[in-house]
Amino acid sequence: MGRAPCCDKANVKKGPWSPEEDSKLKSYIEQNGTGGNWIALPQKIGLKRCGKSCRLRWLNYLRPNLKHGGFSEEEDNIICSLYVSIGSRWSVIASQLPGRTDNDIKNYWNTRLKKKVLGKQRRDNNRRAPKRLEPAEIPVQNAAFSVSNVGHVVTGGESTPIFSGDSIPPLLAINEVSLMAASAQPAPFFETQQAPLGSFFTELDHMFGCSLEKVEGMEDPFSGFLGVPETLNWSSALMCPPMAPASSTSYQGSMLQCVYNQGQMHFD
DNA sequence: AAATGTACCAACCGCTCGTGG
DNA sequence: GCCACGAGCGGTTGGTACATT
Repeated sequence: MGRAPCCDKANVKKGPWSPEEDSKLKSYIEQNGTGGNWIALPQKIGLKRCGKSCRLRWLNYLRPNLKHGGFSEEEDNIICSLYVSIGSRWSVIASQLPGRTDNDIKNYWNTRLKKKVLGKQRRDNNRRAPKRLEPAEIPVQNAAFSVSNVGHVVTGGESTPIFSGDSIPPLLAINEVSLMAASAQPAPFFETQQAPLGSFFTELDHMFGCSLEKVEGMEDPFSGFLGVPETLNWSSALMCPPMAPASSTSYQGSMLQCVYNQGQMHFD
């Protein structure tokens, strides 16, 4: 059976929009609004387009106050900061950047920022990080803290809010998380894959083959990275060892060397 | 100058979520 | 509570421009 298509695919035009189509759509919406029904809109104005396509065209190209052109350094920083804390929630990120669309940001991230951020990893393929373990494989007894429900970091039994979905600060959670002192409290970290910080740790997983937390007062290995202010201090504590080395093993990440030694991960 | 590779971006696809009947 | 439908979202694709060999 499957899902019913949103429009008659055989009778709708695909591909690039012509100036005439743009003009029809723009003038209609400017005068009448969408009427809350994109699906019916193309027929109303005599366009042989899928309603979804009309919506996308309007949101990403025709609506007023859109920015076109390159991203500023400030925008880079905001995107990177939000990405590491909330992941690929492009619509949320777009809401923090007036004039930019989720599609803009997604494209920009996929084609430029991701490489900028992860590119250094490629320089050192000789000493790749160990394979990332599936949650079920990861021994949790050494976990130092857990990220529990959305918007909170739990350290030892205390829950500290990072942010809620509708009040995301522009440069955010990284600072907050740094305040979360390591706790010796065992915690099942990977219960928390859906937490806002999940993709941040996922990125780190890919880079280092381990998960990290920050502790104040230590040298900042991420200085200048991701637009993180240089005053931030990151560290090293091990969350979930990617494997269980007998005594000491070193991992080469994209920007720094990690040394695992007797249950603790340290950066050189 | 031609061939090939890379970067960029518009648009599409299919899924999930919210809402109204 | 269930179902159908539209809106919204994130992932992916394909075309084009530009860079490199």
